[in-house]
Amino acid sequence: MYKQARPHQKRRKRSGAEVREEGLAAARALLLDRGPAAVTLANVGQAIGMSHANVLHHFGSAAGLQSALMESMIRDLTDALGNVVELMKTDSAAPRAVADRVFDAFDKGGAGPLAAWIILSGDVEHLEPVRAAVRALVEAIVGQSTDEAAPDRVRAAVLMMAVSAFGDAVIGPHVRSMLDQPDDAMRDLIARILPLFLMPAGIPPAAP
Amino acid sequence: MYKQARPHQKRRKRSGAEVREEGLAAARALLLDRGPAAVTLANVGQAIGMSHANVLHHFGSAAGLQSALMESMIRDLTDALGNVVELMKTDSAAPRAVADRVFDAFDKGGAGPLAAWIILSGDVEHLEPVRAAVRALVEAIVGQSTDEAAPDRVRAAVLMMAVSAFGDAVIGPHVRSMLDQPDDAMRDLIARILPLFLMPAGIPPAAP
DNA sequence: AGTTACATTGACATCAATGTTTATATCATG
DNA sequence: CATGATATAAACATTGATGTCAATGTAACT
Repeated sequence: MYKQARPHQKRRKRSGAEVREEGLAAARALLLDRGPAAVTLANVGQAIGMSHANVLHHFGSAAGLQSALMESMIRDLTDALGNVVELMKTDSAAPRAVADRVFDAFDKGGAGPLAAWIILSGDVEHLEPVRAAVRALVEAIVGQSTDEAAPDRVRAAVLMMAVSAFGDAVIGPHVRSMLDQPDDAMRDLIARILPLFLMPAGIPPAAP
Repeated sequence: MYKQARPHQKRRKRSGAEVREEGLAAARALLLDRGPAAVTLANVGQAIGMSHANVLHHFGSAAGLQSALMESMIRDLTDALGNVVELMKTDSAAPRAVADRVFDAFDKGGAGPLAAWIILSGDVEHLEPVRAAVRALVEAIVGQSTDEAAPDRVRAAVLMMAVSAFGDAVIGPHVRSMLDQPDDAMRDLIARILPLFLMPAGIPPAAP
């Protein structure tokens, strides 16, 4: 039925956990460098020096690989947002420091493009862990405030930060280039706007 | 060499322009409903009732179809931004009206997901027409202002609006859901922040 | 009506990605 | 050292997307 395979030689054996780890790192690099279409079993296998059949063996299926990649990168994002919560528990949480960490959470590790990929492909269930992370962030900022009526404005502030940081990570470089703005323009703006949300008076309502 | 094809029946003939138009509309719907991977010759052909070979004939190649789709949708985006410029030329350009039109430019027609697709796939040259559009928007807003030193702050304001509107179009619905915010939360915030950019004093600098 | 231009299709070819099967290599453990 | 578990790879099969080709239908124009 099948031809007899000829003997293989000098192949090193990695544990399943190692393969998954290396495979996910390679898949992430492929996603960020060459786009979602480049995240294939064969490409990942070539990147870490093994056959695509073996990658398949360790991830179960191509969808399993993609799903594991999304999970892994979303975990990095929620971890990074958790770090912002830690920062908020210190005494001096300067607005720029908060903005920087939120923006880094979407920039570093490619969380911005990842989230865009998840949404475009329709696998939005992978975004679910982010819900708890942003809510924890709200709680942390509210905890820092002495203002009773703060929660409403804090939720708005977190919405603003998250949407801006995501947008900046994906389309920011292009729009900043179009407008001759420096690399940290969005971070700077958010850092300057943030205190306005947290003032008891809040931002002035829209004029009618 | 090839089998003799049996006679075809009752097929209606559309002009090349018509096919391209219908094909692009179908491709857009596929992109927005089912993601970039669903934009295939066969899917587009089925959607408009013709063979994939004919779709190929009218668009030259699969890449040609995708390229035409990007061009078409980017043109809609720049047209929509042009409408904002027109609005700015009227006497009363309320901040909320400006924000609404910019956000609609990214929401309607799916420009947000489209831009994300373009960036993820690396075909950023298709974003080029947007450069002129955002710069025209800057000029229009500067023209409305009597403030001499306005241009710097206006560019920052347009950056803020564009990045926010893009982010809101793509990830906005999900983040708003996580934070129990209404559908127009981002538009409202931007509309309220916008006047701060245009005041001669500008937004307070970040605290050290 | 005849001709011409081109829209349209079915059949075929090709390629890339996925998945299956079978066999072999490597390692840990007794 | 034998043995079991499993990591690994080659070969094969399958599917979907793209592209080519030859032939035919359709409409406009003379």
